[in-house]
Amino acid sequence: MFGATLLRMTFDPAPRVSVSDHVFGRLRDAIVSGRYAPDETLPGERELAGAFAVNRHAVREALRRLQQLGLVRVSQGGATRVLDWRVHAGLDLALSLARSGDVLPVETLVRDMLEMRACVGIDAARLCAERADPAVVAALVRAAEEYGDLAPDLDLMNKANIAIWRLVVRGSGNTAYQLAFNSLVAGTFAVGDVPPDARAAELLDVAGHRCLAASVASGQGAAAARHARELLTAPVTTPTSPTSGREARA
Amino acid sequence: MFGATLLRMTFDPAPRVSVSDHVFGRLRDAIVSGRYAPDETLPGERELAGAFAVNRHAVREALRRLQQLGLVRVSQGGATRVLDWRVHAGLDLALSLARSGDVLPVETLVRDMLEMRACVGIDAARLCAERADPAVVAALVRAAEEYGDLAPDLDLMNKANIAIWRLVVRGSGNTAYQLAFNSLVAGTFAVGDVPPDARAAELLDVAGHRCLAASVASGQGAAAARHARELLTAPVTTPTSPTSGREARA
DNA sequence: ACACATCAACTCGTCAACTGGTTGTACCAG
DNA sequence: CTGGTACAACCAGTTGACGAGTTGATGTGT
Repeated sequence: MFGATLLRMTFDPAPRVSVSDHVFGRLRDAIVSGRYAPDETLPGERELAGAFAVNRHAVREALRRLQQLGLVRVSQGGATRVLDWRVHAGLDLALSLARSGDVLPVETLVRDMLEMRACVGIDAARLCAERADPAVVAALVRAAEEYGDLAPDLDLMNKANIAIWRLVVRGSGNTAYQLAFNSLVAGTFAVGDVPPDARAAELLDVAGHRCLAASVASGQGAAAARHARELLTAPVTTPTSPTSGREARA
Repeated sequence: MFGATLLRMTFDPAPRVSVSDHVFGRLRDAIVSGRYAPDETLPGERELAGAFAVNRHAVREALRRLQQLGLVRVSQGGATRVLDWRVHAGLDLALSLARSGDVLPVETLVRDMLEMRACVGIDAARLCAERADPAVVAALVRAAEEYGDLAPDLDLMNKANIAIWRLVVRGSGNTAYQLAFNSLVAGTFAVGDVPPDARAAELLDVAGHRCLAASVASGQGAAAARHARELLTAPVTTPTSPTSGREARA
């Protein structure tokens, strides 16, 4: 353990970013930050390659990724146009945004992702309780029971918490929820440590997770949704302004 | 209208798929369908290039996109390993899945996306009503008023409907909701026409959309959420099997 | 003066062959 | 069994070239 701490504190994991990753990140930030307005034409591949001092193929790989992300639209013969990411980009952009922030206020992004986590988690808990797969439910109950054993270590609890919610989302049988959950988890991981205090309160609520699992196991969707709401809305309502309604808990 | 129908029925939208797109789609389907199990090693780039009879760069571009989608993890020197897309893939995969279905039951995927649309839309309506930007609210009210003018044409109404909800999501001020909404819209568009009847009932409910806009304009989050729920939950509860619990509505 | 076909100069799309850095494995001396 | 080396396989990146498509200007006929 001493060695691990020493290593983690002393040495970086090596800044090994590939060339195309570099180009991709720069262009993404430039587009999202608005330095390239929507409908504007990006420089040609050769020009970009010259500007970044890299090969054209590296630029092409970066452009392909930007295209898949919904940030640009390349067309053979024509110029590559910048798209409005607020309209064409998918949820995966959030991860990419969080990973190298600065371009968007990180606090707001984290709040948004926590809000979405609550929204999806609550409904997933309800669905999981209703159309439950026995195996998943059993795994969920077991995970919830073993959850308290990690009591003091917030890092471990966070991992276990993600595992629990992953089971819930899987149990919901909704692929879209599952994929969105992955995006959110990756995003919050990329952004580093989110609001520590509020999340800590949520993570340490071992009883709440047990109640959630029990509700799911007994097939009571409404109760599962209620418990999920109590767990998930705390981090989003506590640190932010008191605008969001507290009516649901009354 | 005759010409449009003729064109749509007669000619394909041009099978202009680039080589890298082809490789990408094939590999994606192979991975998602399970022909490549998680943790399995994909063939090398040269081997794949040989198998597809294309250049290695085309394979590289495809692999880059797969990596960004969270389907594989390539590492220099080592082999490219297949990841479990249920764990590592983001919501954008849903679009990619819907675009070339067959690999996953389309009905289920559509149901899932409609469910998620309802879940996100309801909360977005609530947030939009609470933290409203006057300009967006004004645009929303205007859009809702002009919505009924397109009464008979379901295609136009669908477009206008998307515009309305886009305003709602934008008004919510939640970037994650916005991005997820984009993913869902693109996915439902890609899958072609989703359950026509249920969606038609929703689309033709002009009064419901006006009520939603009015609730948002008056800043009543709960009412906006209720109207959004009435609009969005109809398509998901009506056409599916009666397995989903009806307790919540009782 | 206007409409239209033609063409040249871009752009992206694809390909071939090459060099270099990284990983994993097999092998061998101690 | 340990530690080091040698080698093969792989990914990463580069160079150079050609084909395919788009765009805008040019020239021509009406």
